[in-house]
Amino acid sequence: MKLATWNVNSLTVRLPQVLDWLATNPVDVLALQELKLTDDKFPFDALARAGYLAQCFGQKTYNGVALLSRAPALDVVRNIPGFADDMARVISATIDGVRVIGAYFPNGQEPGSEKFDYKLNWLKGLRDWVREELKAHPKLVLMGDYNITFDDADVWDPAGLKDTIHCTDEERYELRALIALGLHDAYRLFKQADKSYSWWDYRDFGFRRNRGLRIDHILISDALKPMATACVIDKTPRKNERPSDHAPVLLELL
DNA sequence: ATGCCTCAGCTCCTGAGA
Repeated sequence: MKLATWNVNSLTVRLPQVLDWLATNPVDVLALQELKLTDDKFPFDALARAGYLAQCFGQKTYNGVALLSRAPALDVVRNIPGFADDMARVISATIDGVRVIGAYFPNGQEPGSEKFDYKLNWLKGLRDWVREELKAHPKLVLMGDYNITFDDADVWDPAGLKDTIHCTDEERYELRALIALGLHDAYRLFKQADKSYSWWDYRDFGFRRNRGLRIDHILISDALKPMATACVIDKTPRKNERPSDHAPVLLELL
């Protein structure tokens, strides 16, 4: 079974690239973030022609997430039960016996800001919910755009970006607290090249200079850990004309 | 350097992203 996550930064703009990518990488599940479109504009037909069913949770202008799958998605849930939120950030479903959660974590903008407080509250809400989900679904994947780096290895300039957004102790504490529920950073289960990132700023030739962050993650539960055989970041789409600023992350399970 | 790109929208500037 192959799963992937990709923040596409507008599905309207990126749909051709998503279809190309799926043709080359026929994963079983693809979680998308930052659709930036409403459900009525979601390209169900084009994806169906490519062999994918889709569950979407759209929103105008910002946010919006979806789960694409070859097999039917069961027990679909939108956002975090028990956490009131007017933004479309989370969609989950059971696919091929695996509970899959696709999420677009809040950006947080700047430490100390209102948006930062919202991010920390959101993270707490997610954690309280995922704790219960894990009890009900031992085989669980939580993947998406986390907007948090684990540590310096995920940051192109750790000294210069110390304590800035995505790199603060508060955010990293919440990420470790998620891990402590019984999850694993699938990417670090395998040998990876140094300076591996999943996002590069559009500005200042960020990608060309590999000035990036690893903020897109796939966390897998204890029960799935022994089944993981590979986890990679695919930088290929970042080389496209008009790319998303994020690259897809792929997980292979036995 | 409160900028640099990119995207959406009550679109020719602004807010947000990260």
